[in-house]
Amino acid sequence: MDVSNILNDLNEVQREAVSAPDRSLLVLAGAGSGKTRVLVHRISWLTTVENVSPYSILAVTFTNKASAEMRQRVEKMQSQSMAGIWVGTFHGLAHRLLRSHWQQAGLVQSFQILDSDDQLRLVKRVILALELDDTQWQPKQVRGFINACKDEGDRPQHIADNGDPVRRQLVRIYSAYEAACKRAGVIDFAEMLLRSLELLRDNKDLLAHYQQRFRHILVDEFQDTNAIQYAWVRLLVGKDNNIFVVGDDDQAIYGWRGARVENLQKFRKDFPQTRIIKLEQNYRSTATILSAANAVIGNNGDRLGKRLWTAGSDGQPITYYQAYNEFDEARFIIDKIKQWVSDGELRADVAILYRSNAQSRVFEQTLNAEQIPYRIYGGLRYFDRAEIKDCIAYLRLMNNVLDDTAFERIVNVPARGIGGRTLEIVRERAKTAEITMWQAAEQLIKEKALTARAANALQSFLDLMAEMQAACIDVELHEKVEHVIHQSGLIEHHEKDKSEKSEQRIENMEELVGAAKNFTVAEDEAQDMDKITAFLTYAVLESGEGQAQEWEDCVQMMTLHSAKGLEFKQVYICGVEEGLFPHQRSIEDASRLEEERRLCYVGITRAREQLTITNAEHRQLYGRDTYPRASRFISEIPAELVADVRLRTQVSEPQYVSDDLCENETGGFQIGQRVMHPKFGEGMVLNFEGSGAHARLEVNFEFEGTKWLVISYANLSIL
DNA sequence: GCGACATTGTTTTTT
DNA sequence: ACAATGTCGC
Repeated sequence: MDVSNILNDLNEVQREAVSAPDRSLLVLAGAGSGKTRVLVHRISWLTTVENVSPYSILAVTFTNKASAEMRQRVEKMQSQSMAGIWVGTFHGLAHRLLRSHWQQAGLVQSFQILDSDDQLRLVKRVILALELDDTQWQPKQVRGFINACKDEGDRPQHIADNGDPVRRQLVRIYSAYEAACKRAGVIDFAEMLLRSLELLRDNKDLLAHYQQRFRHILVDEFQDTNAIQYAWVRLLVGKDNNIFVVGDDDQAIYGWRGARVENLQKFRKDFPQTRIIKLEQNYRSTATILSAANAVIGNNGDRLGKRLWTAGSDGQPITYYQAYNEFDEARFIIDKIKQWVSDGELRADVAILYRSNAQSRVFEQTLNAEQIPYRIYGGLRYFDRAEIKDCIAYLRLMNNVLDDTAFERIVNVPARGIGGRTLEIVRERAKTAEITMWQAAEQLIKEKALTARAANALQSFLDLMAEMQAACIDVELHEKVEHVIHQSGLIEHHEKDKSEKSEQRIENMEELVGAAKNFTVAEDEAQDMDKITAFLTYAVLESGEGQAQEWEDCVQMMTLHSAKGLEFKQVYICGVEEGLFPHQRSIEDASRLEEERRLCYVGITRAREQLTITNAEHRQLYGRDTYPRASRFISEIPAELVADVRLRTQVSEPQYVSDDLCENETGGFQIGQRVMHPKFGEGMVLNFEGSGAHARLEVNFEFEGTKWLVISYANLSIL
């Protein structure tokens, strides 16, 4: 057996991980330490050296992108066929189990998946159907509650309200939502995971079957697993199987959506014989960048403990620039990028990272003005576009007329005279008779319980759906789509309004025909689904790339979160200010603050050659002026690693600063100055008004917001 | 049923 | 500030 190509290009520690005989292995893989490589080589090792059949391997990731990459790299490395191996996302795999065993899972065969937008609409309808006020019971919050329950594995009947009326009501809505999902034959994302966990847990024979099959389970990004995903893995591993998990507690940045870093610790406890291997050698960044990353993350407590190192050189110091405001910040960064490009480097090697999406605007404007091509990650994805979702809703309703979410979405799109009043009556009937909208519509028409006009409009909609169903029997998938976009009137609907947007929308819809034409069902899934179901699932589960523009050498812009897993020669982290990064909403809470710090660590470790950090002294946020302080993260980077660039570019701070006025009339207070108030604490002078005894100052206090104070009364001291 | 105004929220994102 | 909803009047 030629083992050399599996172990050759690995370092000592990686080799140890790849070839470990242990049943339970935890690989703590620091940023840029070759974690995917270890996973891929491990799979190769299992199949070629240990003669494990690919059929008994299960490899789980979080994103479709990661699983596609893993599959690709495994196949590339492998001489033998990898047929039979399960590589996929938690949701993808859970979905597969549910399709195969829909009956045991208590589902209908044609069940469909609600994305979070569909889910929100449904939650809202349920709230209204219970005759609750949707301003008091905000759909988004209720959805959050439901998802949080499901992420913890709690069904409505399990939740104790402890006499709390709010909680009781929430559980009631949760319960009604579940009933609505059941009637419509749909499940949401969290339900997929929970339902598949329950499926395995409650069907011993099924569990035994899969436990026997998946002798080797590998999990990527383990720090991102939630309670259900952890339980799912644990259940499948059982007593006898082999488990290999890779994760990095320092890169756990998704706590806010249910991920539990503690699962790494829990794993150690639940599998006491676990061997822990730390990958600490970094192949990505310069020593300077790694020192900064280590220093910053060192401020977090409760780490499993890792220290990145490199055999490479120090490289350039970290650049730090404190800008006057966000425009100056953008100007500075873009000047540097221009320099970089004129040195013959690629724009695609440059990334601008920010904490929140709103920050991209100034950069976009400046880049546009400079005619520098850029690409923003994380925009609206193809299958998330409204016009595409409309088409999909038609397809879904044709597939299953009971699908209320689909029904509600398109019953009057394009407008066909079915107004709010009519729908209200239909909803009312659906609610009281505990049936779906479709069934309610049929009943009401039959009973002549509607005005002639409403009944006609509704009937013609039902007829239209029936016609479309008839036209689509035994027809290729792409022809179905073709039928839908034309027969439904969606194309005409958009043709009527002659804006550029609607042209784009029509193009998008026509693209859907192409997407359907190219769509193929994976071999091993074909037995569980017909093609249309597979396509509809694909549309929800893999909604495509955001902003997939034609490839060009572009500057990359994205949030720090979406930068995870990527790397760039040149990285700019901007807006590194208290209140923005760390975000205001995370500042108060120690554990959320630590998550922000990990996010900072993630950002720093994206850089291969050079890292630049900027902040602004003045920034407009939500239409208000703010004067944030530099982020604590900046001071956590050792000063000797940083070159502080204080040369300002031309933009100067607002014209209203006329120094002489400030000096003379404000008793020594200057705009921009930090002051201390005995009651309100620290703040910054924003503005002034009047003179003498009546002179007033506007001060932005850290915790109290902006206030106008009369100087002669307010006991302000200059800091 | 559609267009004009008001109201509202505004971290991060995948599935 | 601003975009994205929701409400109201025709």
